[in-house]
Amino acid sequence: MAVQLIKKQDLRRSILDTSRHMLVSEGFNHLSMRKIAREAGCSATSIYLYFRNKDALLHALIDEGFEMIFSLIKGKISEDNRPAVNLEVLCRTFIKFGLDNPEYYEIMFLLHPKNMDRYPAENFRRATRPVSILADTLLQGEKTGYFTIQDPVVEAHVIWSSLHGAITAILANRIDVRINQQDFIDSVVQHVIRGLTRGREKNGC
Amino acid sequence: MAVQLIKKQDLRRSILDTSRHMLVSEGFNHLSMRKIAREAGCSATSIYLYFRNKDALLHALIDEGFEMIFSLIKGKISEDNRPAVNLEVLCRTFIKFGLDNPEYYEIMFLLHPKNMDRYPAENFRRATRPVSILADTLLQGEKTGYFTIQDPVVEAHVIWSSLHGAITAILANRIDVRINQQDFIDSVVQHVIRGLTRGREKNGC
DNA sequence: TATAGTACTTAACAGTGTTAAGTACTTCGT
DNA sequence: ACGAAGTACTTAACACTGTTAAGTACTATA
Repeated sequence: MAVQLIKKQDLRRSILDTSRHMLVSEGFNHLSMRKIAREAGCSATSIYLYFRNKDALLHALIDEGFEMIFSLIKGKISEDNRPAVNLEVLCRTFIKFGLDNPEYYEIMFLLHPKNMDRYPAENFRRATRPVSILADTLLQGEKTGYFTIQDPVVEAHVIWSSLHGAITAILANRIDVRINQQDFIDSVVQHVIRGLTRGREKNGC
Repeated sequence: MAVQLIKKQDLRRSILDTSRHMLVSEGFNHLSMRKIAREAGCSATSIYLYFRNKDALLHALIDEGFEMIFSLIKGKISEDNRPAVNLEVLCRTFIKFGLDNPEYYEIMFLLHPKNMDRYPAENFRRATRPVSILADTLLQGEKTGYFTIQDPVVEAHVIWSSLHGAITAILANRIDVRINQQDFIDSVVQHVIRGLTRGREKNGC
């Protein structure tokens, strides 16, 4: 009985591992239940024993992605840093995550939610942790006088969406070929920071 | 013969009209060749007489979208306006277009190009006109001393991608429910403009 | 009137997600 | 020890998808 349960979870894990591997190596739109099954060594319908449907399997992968980005961020920001430093680290970490993990980024942020099952509420809360950390950072910067902010939550979403736009533009190859990618990224980050520190940097006043 | 040619183009137009209508009313991912054919009154394979494949048909619709947004922009900006006015108009027009035409926006900016046939070079040039106009506006603002810009082309892409991020965030319902949509949009636009006018507005210097 | 070309259709292929039904096998209660 | 129940899986099937090959009327031309 105990052995059975372990074996059961073995197939589940195998399906998840295969899916993750295939997602990264072949891309989201080559991810099919039958292909996963073939690779995982079971029939396509067996997947449904462990995941309600394809979306549920995808949600599990999306979860992994959010766990990745959360631990990346957590490992890089620090209460000891000045808010402006944490802000820049947040921006660059997010961008780097997107560019390093385009397939994860796609399922996490590019899949049209309208076409998918609703992302479970509990997972959703986890998914929004990074933007909460960003809002906290902004609030702290505002309190300590580094930033000029009206509403940290709104501002955090503005910044987050701006970074998202930059990442997708790069991933989709929509940046003019004349533009150096690093220059573009630096410009985006600079733009974000400028928007918060207006009139606060040394300008001879 | 002349009559035939007209009739021929009639079916092509009917397919295109049906596709556009179905795209807007049912969404991109409910757009199938068989459904279009059924609605247009022909067989699915007849579509292939006028469009190389589904992507080519989609490209035609995407083209329409870029024509729409281009004429929207052209109708709203003016050489007589101050660059800052044109900039804000550009931003708000683009955002409004995205929110008013989510299905067009999806096929124009959200479809992963990797999964599609290459967008024809000539069309691509037309598609990039809005961002060129934006770059021109920035350059003009820089020349006349309104903006502080390093590279107008880079800056235009930064702004464009930032707006894109904002639009997709709204369309994908990724904006926190506590945030008022108009507040968010205003914040985004303000953020864009701030990034260009740093140290130039009246600040008591 | 036969030929060539136009404008279309039907049938089929290979793939998709998903469900219903069936099959071994294992464990449990009597 | 034996039938019942439950587990872990599979096969077959449905209703779709984009796309191609082959076939069918019809029409204009030589």
